[in-house]
Amino acid sequence: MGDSPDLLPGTLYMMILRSLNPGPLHGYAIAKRIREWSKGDLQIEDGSLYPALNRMLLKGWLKAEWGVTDNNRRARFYRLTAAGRKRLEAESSAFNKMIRAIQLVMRTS
Amino acid sequence: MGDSPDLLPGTLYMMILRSLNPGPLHGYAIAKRIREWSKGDLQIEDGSLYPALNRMLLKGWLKAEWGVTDNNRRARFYRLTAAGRKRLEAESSAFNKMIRAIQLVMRTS
DNA sequence: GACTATACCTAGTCTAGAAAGGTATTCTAT
DNA sequence: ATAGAATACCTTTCTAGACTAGGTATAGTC
Repeated sequence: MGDSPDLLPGTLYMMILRSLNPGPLHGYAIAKRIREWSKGDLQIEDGSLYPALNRMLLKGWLKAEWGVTDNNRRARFYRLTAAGRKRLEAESSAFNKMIRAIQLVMRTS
Repeated sequence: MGDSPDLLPGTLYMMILRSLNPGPLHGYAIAKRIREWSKGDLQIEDGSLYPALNRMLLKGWLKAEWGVTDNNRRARFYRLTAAGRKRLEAESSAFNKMIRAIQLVMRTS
């Protein structure tokens, strides 16, 4: 606790966008999906998630509407806008490029 | 400019530690080495570098001493401490693990 | 009726990267 | 000689964003 964060800062938007690519989800389900896809290695704190979702709404990457889950619970469903889909492409390619550059640094003798 | 940062936040310490692994360097040379190793893709701003170096000194990962470069210039040379070397190991393995988890998320259908 | 899991939210803290300013020196080219 | 580029360092201020720690509410189960 206190040393390294759970997440690599700057990758949360990208993963949220990715998780919504197949279709709308509510917030709680986004965190769950990312946790599952990462086999439990990535745990999104909800104190990180909801503020991030709100920033993403403001940026126009997502739209939200209230609805009801399979479990008959009230929940807010988020879906990608066209801008969000575009952003996902941009973020993932920038991320891949960045990772390759970092790995060059880390592996160069 | 505004949109994506030059660096993936949280990776600067790791790359500085890595750049010092072969032996001591001064600050300016650290930035240059990282830029070269990444083939120009990673540019460390000196407004990021020097504060980071000072934080790393406080954490005990580095020691510094003033000296003179090949060019006959006064410069501050940094070298890894034992704690710094240990930290480099820890950061890189955590980073690799994190990247693998993120890639799982980004590639899962 | 208690408990767990689900579902949402906010206020406050902290880290660290970036922008924008600054100083000084060495060497080269005109 | 002097102008400029490259080298080398530094600090202050801003900002984004992730985390902590609190909170509310409901559905279903034991």
